[in-house]
Amino acid sequence: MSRSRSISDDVDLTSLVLSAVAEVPRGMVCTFGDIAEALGDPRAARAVGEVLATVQGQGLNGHRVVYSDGRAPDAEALRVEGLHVVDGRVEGLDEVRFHGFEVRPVLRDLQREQEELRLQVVEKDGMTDHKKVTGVDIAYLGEEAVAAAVTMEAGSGKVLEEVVEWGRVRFPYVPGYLAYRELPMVRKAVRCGSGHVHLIDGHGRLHPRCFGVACHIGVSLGIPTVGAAKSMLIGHVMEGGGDIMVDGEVRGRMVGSGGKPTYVSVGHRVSLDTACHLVKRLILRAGPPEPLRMAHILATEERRRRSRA
DNA sequence: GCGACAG
DNA sequence: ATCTTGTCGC
Repeated sequence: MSRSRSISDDVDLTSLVLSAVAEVPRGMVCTFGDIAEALGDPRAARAVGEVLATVQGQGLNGHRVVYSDGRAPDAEALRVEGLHVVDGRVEGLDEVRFHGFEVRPVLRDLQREQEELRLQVVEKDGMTDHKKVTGVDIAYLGEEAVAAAVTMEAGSGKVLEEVVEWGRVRFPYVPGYLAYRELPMVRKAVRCGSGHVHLIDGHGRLHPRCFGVACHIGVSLGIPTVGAAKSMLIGHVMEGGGDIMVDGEVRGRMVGSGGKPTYVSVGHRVSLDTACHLVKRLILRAGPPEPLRMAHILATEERRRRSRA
């Protein structure tokens, strides 16, 4: 059972955001998008804001990061540094905008890694133990996270094993890079040597680079995985059978009628048909398939217990 | 300006 | 994902 690791497994994006922000000199500013771009992907702009919002006021240069229209979260702090701020907006933004970031564009590297690893995805059914199914989910409490893995007997629905693992997460949620946030925690909770299917709370091949978190977990841990997400990231659902198309190609399928559909896509070593049959069979009540529902409850309950301790 | 953005 | 009160519905 391969448990391959790569250098990108434990990227501390939170620290990289802060070091990028620290590069902005006194008297200058940049936008949330500028930081994101410096880190390699403008789609991380919201994550930059999230990081700054949670660590504000620790001697950083967070006040030097503004919105793209010049609005400043902390206008007074910028005025002190000699900037012209009118109505909460930085005047002549482009003249005082910092461009010389030297931080590593780590998201570009991760993107390249996804493009390489996607070649290892196996989209066909293989030698799989269909007697068991595991659902994996994670709950968060600030930088702390708890991963839960619930293994059920496929036929009876009997719970065979429950695993809970705590850890620290230093990679904010960025659309398209969920695996880099969750993989370190999943590694802790998923036991090795299991050849049965693992249901993952997120997409597999239904991803901009065809390598969502379900694929990443499957390839990294060498286990069969299925992506089972609650909402879409990319693609369009076809009127008829619920096939989800991207670039004229079937990349996933909407399963479970009603208001709470599950968007299924191949993770690793399972065909889309088999994945959909499995998920359909495991949806007992409306909503997520049973193992995922139970993993979610377990993780959420575990978090609640810690937050009250 | 509007829509989109897994968890 | 998390923040959060009462409330509408089967």
